[in-house]
Amino acid sequence: MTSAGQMPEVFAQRPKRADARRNYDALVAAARDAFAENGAAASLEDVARRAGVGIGTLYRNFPTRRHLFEAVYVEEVRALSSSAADLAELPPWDALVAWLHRFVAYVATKRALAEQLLHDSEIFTSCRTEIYAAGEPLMHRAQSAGVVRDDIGFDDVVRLISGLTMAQFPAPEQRDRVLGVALDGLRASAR
Amino acid sequence: MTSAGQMPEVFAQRPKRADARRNYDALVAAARDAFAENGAAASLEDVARRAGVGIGTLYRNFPTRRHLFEAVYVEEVRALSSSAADLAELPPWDALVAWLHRFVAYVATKRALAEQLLHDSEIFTSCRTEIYAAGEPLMHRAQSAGVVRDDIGFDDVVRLISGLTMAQFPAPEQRDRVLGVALDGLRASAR
DNA sequence: AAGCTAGCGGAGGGGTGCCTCCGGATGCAA
DNA sequence: TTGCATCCGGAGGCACCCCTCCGCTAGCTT
Repeated sequence: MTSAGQMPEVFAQRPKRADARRNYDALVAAARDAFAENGAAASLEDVARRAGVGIGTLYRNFPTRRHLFEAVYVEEVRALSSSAADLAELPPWDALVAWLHRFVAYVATKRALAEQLLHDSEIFTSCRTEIYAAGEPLMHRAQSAGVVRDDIGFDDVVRLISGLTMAQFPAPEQRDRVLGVALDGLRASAR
Repeated sequence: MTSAGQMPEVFAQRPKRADARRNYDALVAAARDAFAENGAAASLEDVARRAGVGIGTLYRNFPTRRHLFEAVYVEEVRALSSSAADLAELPPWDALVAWLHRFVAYVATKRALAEQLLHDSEIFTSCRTEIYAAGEPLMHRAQSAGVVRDDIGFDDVVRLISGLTMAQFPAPEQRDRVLGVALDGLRASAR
């Protein structure tokens, strides 16, 4: 749903003047890095510094730390959900697995972010909707094809898989192996 | 292994005078609560306040925030690992499952804590050893009995399961259902 | 080209938490 | 009971971060 259209207008809008837009984008990018590096408590002054922008500019665009969170988060979600489109022609099981792999890669960096938004955020809710809209059809297709057990919902899958991303894996191969075990649990043939 | 013996002496030792020991224990308890409530960034002054103790006392016992982390963490680990003993007479699969359930309950509260200790901590390493010593035999027993697939290690299981605990579950039943799916992935019958 | 206005930067006041330091209190041994 | 070594508490200096405010800069329009 909603290709690249509009998100709910709850959060800061991208400004119109060229320089302002440049700064806005630089801030979001800097914030993404800073949060990934130092967690959600990263200093906003540091974010402004990374973006090569005055602290005042940061606060004009994002009056609140949360506004920044949301801007970063929304951008990530959009990238993920729009990536479900090009999986349509794969076989059901493979499509689901491929998307879940992307999902894992996506959530891995967003730990701290999600933690902050979990509570009482409209943005978070609507992003979850967007992700579900992208992934749930893949899951249902796989269930209809009889390759995924149907005593569970997409919600269960999201939690099972997203948990994986929280753990720190020393080597990506191990992450994939563990993901494989989890996926075996999903298969209709299991049990 | 090691009933209630000694941990490596890396961290603060319990003091000897009666009042001092009282304060030490109050501080660890207060820290556990504060960290659970406000995350790992909880104010140390707040911890001291909860413990009914001066800030100076806190710093005398735990020169560093990390020392406090470790003290809390070690206590939790010890409780978990010693709980593996009374599962010995259950059938292999049931014993493993039961212990993993405890494991989930245990890690659930320790998110923020573990995050801090993940990097370069000797304590963390030795705690991991202790947990493995408790859980790995259960796993091997189940593998020998042919009820758990043997193309994976205990390490994989820990990560699969501990990931689950990071996600926030609205209802405990869902957590159990998802845990069930993960466990199905472990079964030798799967695939 | 010129003017208007959106946008910029960063100084600075306020607040909070970290940690040290030392005079006073108190458990414990004799 | 007495004396001393241990331990206590919290004031205070320091560092860092938050956020506002306003004089200046520079896009955009005509």
